Amino acid sequence: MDFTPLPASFYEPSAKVVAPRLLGHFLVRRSPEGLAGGVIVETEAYLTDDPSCHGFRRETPRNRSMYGPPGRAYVYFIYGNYYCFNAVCAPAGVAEAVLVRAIEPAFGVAWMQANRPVAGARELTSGPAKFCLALDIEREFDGTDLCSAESPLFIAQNPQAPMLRRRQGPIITTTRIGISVAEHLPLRFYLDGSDYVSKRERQVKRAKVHPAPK
DNA sequence: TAAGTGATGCAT
DNA sequence: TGCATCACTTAA
Repeated sequence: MDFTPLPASFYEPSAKVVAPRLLGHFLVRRSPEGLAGGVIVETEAYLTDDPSCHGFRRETPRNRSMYGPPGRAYVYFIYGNYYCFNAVCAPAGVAEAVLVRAIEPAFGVAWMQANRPVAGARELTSGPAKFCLALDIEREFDGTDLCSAESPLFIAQNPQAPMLRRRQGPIITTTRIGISVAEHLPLRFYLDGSDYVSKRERQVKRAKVHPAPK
Protein backbone atom coordinates (compact mmCIF):
# COMPACT_ATOMS: atom_id res chain seq x y z
CA MET A 1 0.00 0.00 0.00
CA ASP A 2 1.30 3.41 -0.94
CA PHE A 3 0.78 6.21 1.57
CA THR A 4 0.76 9.67 0.07
CA PRO A 5 -0.12 12.32 2.67
CA LEU A 6 -2.92 14.73 1.90
CA PRO A 7 -1.34 18.17 1.22
CA ALA A 8 -1.70 21.16 3.52
CA SER A 9 -4.00 22.77 0.94
CA PHE A 10 -6.54 20.01 1.70
CA TYR A 11 -6.94 21.50 5.19
CA GLU A 12 -7.11 25.17 4.20
CA PRO A 13 -10.90 25.36 3.85
CA SER A 14 -13.20 25.59 6.83
CA ALA A 15 -13.39 22.51 9.05
CA LYS A 16 -17.04 22.11 8.07
CA VAL A 17 -15.88 21.49 4.49
CA VAL A 18 -12.89 19.33 5.40
CA ALA A 19 -14.67 17.08 7.93
CA PRO A 20 -16.82 15.13 5.43
CA ARG A 21 -13.96 15.08 2.90
CA LEU A 22 -11.72 13.21 5.35
CA LEU A 23 -14.09 10.24 5.43
CA GLY A 24 -12.51 7.28 3.65
CA HIS A 25 -8.91 8.48 3.96
CA PHE A 26 -6.23 6.87 6.15
CA LEU A 27 -5.01 7.84 9.59
CA VAL A 28 -1.47 6.44 9.73
CA ARG A 29 0.76 5.91 12.76
CA ARG A 30 4.44 5.22 12.17
CA SER A 31 5.07 3.03 15.19
CA PRO A 32 8.30 1.43 16.37
CA GLU A 33 6.90 -1.80 14.99
CA GLY A 34 5.74 -0.56 11.60
CA LEU A 35 2.77 1.31 10.21
CA ALA A 36 -0.59 1.04 11.92
CA GLY A 37 -3.91 2.72 11.33
CA GLY A 38 -7.07 2.62 9.32
CA VAL A 39 -9.87 4.38 7.49
CA ILE A 40 -11.46 7.51 8.95
CA VAL A 41 -15.20 6.82 9.27
CA GLU A 42 -16.49 9.50 11.64
CA THR A 43 -15.58 13.19 12.08
CA GLU A 44 -16.82 16.40 13.67
CA ALA A 45 -16.07 20.01 12.71
CA TYR A 46 -15.25 22.72 15.27
CA LEU A 47 -15.39 26.26 13.91
CA THR A 48 -13.88 29.62 14.73
CA ASP A 49 -17.27 31.21 15.45
CA ASP A 50 -18.57 28.16 17.35
CA PRO A 51 -18.77 28.44 21.17
CA SER A 52 -18.10 24.71 21.57
CA CYS A 53 -14.74 25.03 19.80
CA HIS A 54 -11.71 24.97 22.11
CA GLY A 55 -10.30 27.94 20.19
CA PHE A 56 -13.43 30.06 20.39
CA ARG A 57 -12.30 32.40 23.17
CA ARG A 58 -8.58 32.99 22.79
CA GLU A 59 -5.27 31.30 22.20
CA THR A 60 -3.91 29.40 25.23
CA PRO A 61 -1.13 26.86 25.70
CA ARG A 62 -3.67 24.07 25.32
CA ASN A 63 -5.25 25.15 22.03
CA ARG A 64 -2.16 26.73 20.44
CA SER A 65 -2.02 24.16 17.63
CA MET A 66 -5.51 25.13 16.48
CA TYR A 67 -4.25 28.65 15.77
CA GLY A 68 -1.29 27.37 13.77
CA PRO A 69 -1.13 26.43 10.09
CA PRO A 70 -3.53 23.85 8.63
CA GLY A 71 -2.51 20.22 8.31
CA ARG A 72 -1.10 19.81 11.81
CA ALA A 73 -2.42 17.74 14.71
CA TYR A 74 -4.29 19.19 17.67
CA VAL A 75 -4.22 16.58 20.46
CA TYR A 76 -5.83 17.36 23.81
CA PHE A 77 -6.24 15.61 27.16
CA ILE A 78 -9.79 15.17 28.43
CA TYR A 79 -11.63 13.84 31.50
CA GLY A 80 -8.39 13.14 33.33
CA ASN A 81 -7.80 9.97 31.31
CA TYR A 82 -7.98 10.28 27.58
CA TYR A 83 -6.62 11.96 24.47
CA CYS A 84 -8.51 13.08 21.39
CA PHE A 85 -7.06 13.81 17.97
CA ASN A 86 -7.95 16.64 15.57
CA ALA A 87 -6.68 17.79 12.18
CA VAL A 88 -6.19 21.57 12.20
CA CYS A 89 -7.98 23.43 9.40
CA ALA A 90 -8.26 26.99 8.04
CA PRO A 91 -5.34 29.44 7.64
CA ALA A 92 -3.02 30.22 10.57
CA GLY A 93 -4.72 32.51 13.06
CA VAL A 94 -8.17 30.96 12.44
CA ALA A 95 -8.89 28.29 15.07
CA GLU A 96 -10.74 25.45 13.36
CA ALA A 97 -10.22 21.69 13.48
CA VAL A 98 -11.77 18.35 12.62
CA LEU A 99 -12.13 15.90 15.49
CA VAL A 100 -11.65 12.34 14.25
CA ARG A 101 -14.14 10.22 16.24
CA ALA A 102 -13.61 6.75 14.77
CA ILE A 103 -11.46 4.77 12.39
CA GLU A 104 -11.80 1.31 10.90
CA PRO A 105 -8.60 -0.69 11.55
CA ALA A 106 -6.83 -1.65 8.33
CA PHE A 107 -3.11 -2.35 9.01
CA GLY A 108 -0.88 -2.88 12.02
CA VAL A 109 -3.91 -4.30 13.78
CA ALA A 110 -1.93 -6.66 16.03
CA TRP A 111 0.02 -3.72 17.47
CA MET A 112 -3.22 -1.81 18.04
CA GLN A 113 -4.76 -4.78 19.85
CA ALA A 114 -1.67 -5.08 22.02
CA ASN A 115 -2.04 -1.41 22.98
CA ARG A 116 -5.73 -1.77 23.71
CA PRO A 117 -6.78 -5.32 24.60
CA VAL A 118 -10.57 -5.51 24.32
CA ALA A 119 -12.95 -8.33 23.54
CA GLY A 120 -14.99 -7.11 20.58
CA ALA A 121 -13.26 -6.10 17.34
CA ARG A 122 -15.28 -2.93 16.98
CA GLU A 123 -14.36 -1.80 20.48
CA LEU A 124 -10.79 -1.27 19.33
CA THR A 125 -11.28 2.07 17.56
CA SER A 126 -14.98 3.05 17.70
CA GLY A 127 -14.53 6.28 19.64
CA PRO A 128 -12.23 9.33 19.72
CA ALA A 129 -10.22 8.20 22.75
CA LYS A 130 -10.38 4.52 21.86
CA PHE A 131 -8.33 4.79 18.68
CA CYS A 132 -5.89 7.16 20.40
CA LEU A 133 -5.21 4.40 22.92
CA ALA A 134 -4.92 1.79 20.14
CA LEU A 135 -2.51 3.98 18.16
CA ASP A 136 -0.66 5.30 21.24
CA ILE A 137 -1.48 8.92 20.44
CA GLU A 138 -0.62 11.16 23.40
CA ARG A 139 0.26 14.73 24.27
CA GLU A 140 3.59 14.64 22.43
CA PHE A 141 1.72 14.33 19.10
CA ASP A 142 0.15 17.76 19.50
CA GLY A 143 1.43 19.90 16.63
CA THR A 144 2.64 16.98 14.49
CA ASP A 145 2.80 17.69 10.75
CA LEU A 146 0.10 15.49 9.21
CA CYS A 147 1.30 16.24 5.68
CA SER A 148 4.64 14.42 5.89
CA ALA A 149 5.05 10.66 5.49
CA GLU A 150 8.07 10.99 7.79
CA SER A 151 5.89 12.06 10.70
CA PRO A 152 5.04 9.55 13.42
CA LEU A 153 1.41 10.42 12.68
CA PHE A 154 -0.08 11.58 9.38
CA ILE A 155 -3.14 11.35 7.16
CA ALA A 156 -2.77 9.63 3.79
CA GLN A 157 -4.86 9.94 0.70
CA ASN A 158 -6.86 6.82 -0.07
CA PRO A 159 -7.31 6.42 -3.82
CA GLN A 160 -10.19 4.07 -3.00
CA ALA A 161 -11.99 6.71 -0.92
CA PRO A 162 -14.71 7.46 -3.53
CA MET A 163 -15.46 3.76 -3.97
CA LEU A 164 -15.32 3.23 -0.23
CA ARG A 165 -17.83 6.04 0.31
CA ARG A 166 -20.17 4.37 -2.15
CA ARG A 167 -19.81 0.99 -0.45
CA GLN A 168 -19.92 2.25 3.14
CA GLY A 169 -22.14 5.25 2.57
CA PRO A 170 -24.23 7.22 2.59
CA ILE A 171 -22.54 9.94 4.62
CA ILE A 172 -24.87 10.81 7.50
CA THR A 173 -24.84 14.32 8.96
CA THR A 174 -25.96 14.74 12.58
CA THR A 175 -25.37 16.94 15.59
CA ARG A 176 -22.11 16.56 17.50
CA ILE A 177 -21.63 14.26 20.49
CA GLY A 178 -21.02 15.29 24.08
CA ILE A 179 -21.24 19.08 23.90
CA SER A 180 -23.53 21.42 25.84
CA VAL A 181 -23.38 24.55 23.68
CA ALA A 182 -24.11 24.93 19.94
CA GLU A 183 -25.41 21.38 20.15
CA HIS A 184 -27.93 21.90 17.35
CA LEU A 185 -25.36 22.46 14.60
CA PRO A 186 -25.16 19.67 11.97
CA LEU A 187 -21.38 19.22 12.07
CA ARG A 188 -20.92 15.49 12.66
CA PHE A 189 -20.34 13.22 9.67
CA TYR A 190 -20.04 9.45 9.41
CA LEU A 191 -20.18 6.57 6.95
CA ASP A 192 -23.43 4.83 7.72
CA GLY A 193 -22.17 1.44 6.56
CA SER A 194 -19.24 1.28 8.98
CA ASP A 195 -19.39 -0.92 12.08
CA TYR A 196 -16.97 1.44 13.82
CA VAL A 197 -19.16 4.53 14.16
CA SER A 198 -19.15 5.52 17.83
CA LYS A 199 -22.84 6.22 18.33
CA ARG A 200 -25.72 5.47 16.01
CA GLU A 201 -28.30 7.80 17.49
CA ARG A 202 -28.16 11.32 18.62
CA GLN A 203 -27.19 11.45 22.26
CA VAL A 204 -30.21 12.01 24.44
CA LYS A 205 -30.06 15.49 25.78
CA ARG A 206 -29.74 15.35 29.52
CA ALA A 207 -32.15 17.50 31.43
CA LYS A 208 -30.32 20.33 33.08
CA VAL A 209 -31.12 20.36 36.76
CA HIS A 210 -31.12 23.76 38.39
CA PRO A 211 -30.46 23.98 42.13
CA ALA A 212 -33.51 24.85 44.15
CA PRO A 213 -33.57 28.50 45.28
CA LYS A 214 -33.03 29.05 48.98
C1' DT B 1 -26.47 5.19 34.91
C1' DA B 2 -22.57 6.75 37.42
C1' DA B 3 -17.87 6.92 38.74
C1' DG B 4 -13.33 8.15 37.70
C1' DT B 5 -9.61 11.14 36.30
C1' DG B 6 -6.94 15.86 36.19
C1' DA B 7 -6.46 20.03 33.30
C1' DT B 8 -8.82 24.15 32.27
C1' DG B 9 -11.11 28.44 32.91
C1' DC B 10 -13.96 31.46 35.16
C1' DA B 11 -15.55 33.24 39.55
C1' DT B 12 -14.16 34.77 43.92
C1' DT C 1 -7.39 30.23 45.22
C1' DG C 2 -11.59 27.31 44.59
C1' DC C 3 -14.71 24.71 42.01
C1' DA C 4 -17.68 23.43 38.11
C1' DT C 5 -17.02 21.66 33.79
C1' DC C 6 -15.26 18.75 30.25
C1' DA C 7 -15.33 17.19 22.06
C1' DC C 8 -14.84 10.04 27.16
C1' DT C 9 -14.87 5.17 28.58
C1' DT C 10 -15.99 1.34 31.37
C1' DA C 11 -18.34 -1.31 34.56
C1' DA C 12 -22.74 -2.11 36.32
